[in-house]
Amino acid sequence: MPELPEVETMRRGVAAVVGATIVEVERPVCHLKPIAVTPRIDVFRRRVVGRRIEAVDRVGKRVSLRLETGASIVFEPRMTGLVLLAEPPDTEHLRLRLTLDGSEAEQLLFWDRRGLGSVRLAQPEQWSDLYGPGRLGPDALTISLSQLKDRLSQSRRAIKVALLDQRTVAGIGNLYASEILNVAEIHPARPCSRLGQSAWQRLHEAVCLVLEEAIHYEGSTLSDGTYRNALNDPGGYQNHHRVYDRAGQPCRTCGQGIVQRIVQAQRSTFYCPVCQRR
DNA sequence: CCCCAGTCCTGCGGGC
DNA sequence: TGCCCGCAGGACTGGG
Repeated sequence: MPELPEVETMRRGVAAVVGATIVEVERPVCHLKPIAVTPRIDVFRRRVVGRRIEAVDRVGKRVSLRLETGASIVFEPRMTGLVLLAEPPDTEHLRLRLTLDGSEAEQLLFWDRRGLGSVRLAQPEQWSDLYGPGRLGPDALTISLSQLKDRLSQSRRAIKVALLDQRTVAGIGNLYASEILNVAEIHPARPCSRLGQSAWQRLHEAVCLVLEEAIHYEGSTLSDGTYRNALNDPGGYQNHHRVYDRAGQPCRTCGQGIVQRIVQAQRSTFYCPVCQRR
């Protein structure tokens, strides 16, 4: 579930470790199937122990720690992963611990209930293949209207499905795609090629507005309670969702329509039939 | 190019 | 009450 707003909130919380040195890397005892760590943990450890953290960045839906060597530790939370400085929600799903020296935080943890997430030490020469333009489009927070339109307007895919493609624009996932299209008043099944100029403008504005609003509220913690910021506090944006997970309830944009749930590309889409016309 | 189904994985909630 | 099944969906892959 962590999408751009949640990962950006994690990044901000974890930024306190800039300047710290990694003194130990360990996989805590965990009886679940281990998550993917690349390269092998002993190689990983040898390459990062003793190194200083120069920067904490967000790369789409990933958090990256740039080391003094130029390599980066990239945390990919996928559905249920968390990057934490505080105590984790529980210890049985704790997947990786970096012990630190020289920062207020003594450790940085990767916790993941479902274990679909991963941790990778990426070398500079691998960066482009892993996170370059072939894999990730412009970041959703800073993409321009013309970039957004140029990348999508020829496509006959449904706009909701296209927004989920990280090669088109990076950072939008299933939850925020529904929210963005509701604010933009665009039907999620509308083919990209059938959007007019004003729709592109509304879409671009809605991308920025919804994501910034969600960052302001520190992301969405859904009913399963999984998502937490770096200090293990829940987000607040779930209380402001206009349509997501609100099927049968009134649309918060127009107050008239009843939110509908449909399935697109095997994923739930929520929309308002009154303000999002086909 | 695009689409779809399957894969990974765990926990939760609905139905019987 | 307890068990099974379906579902949640991010990234990726293989087949059409």
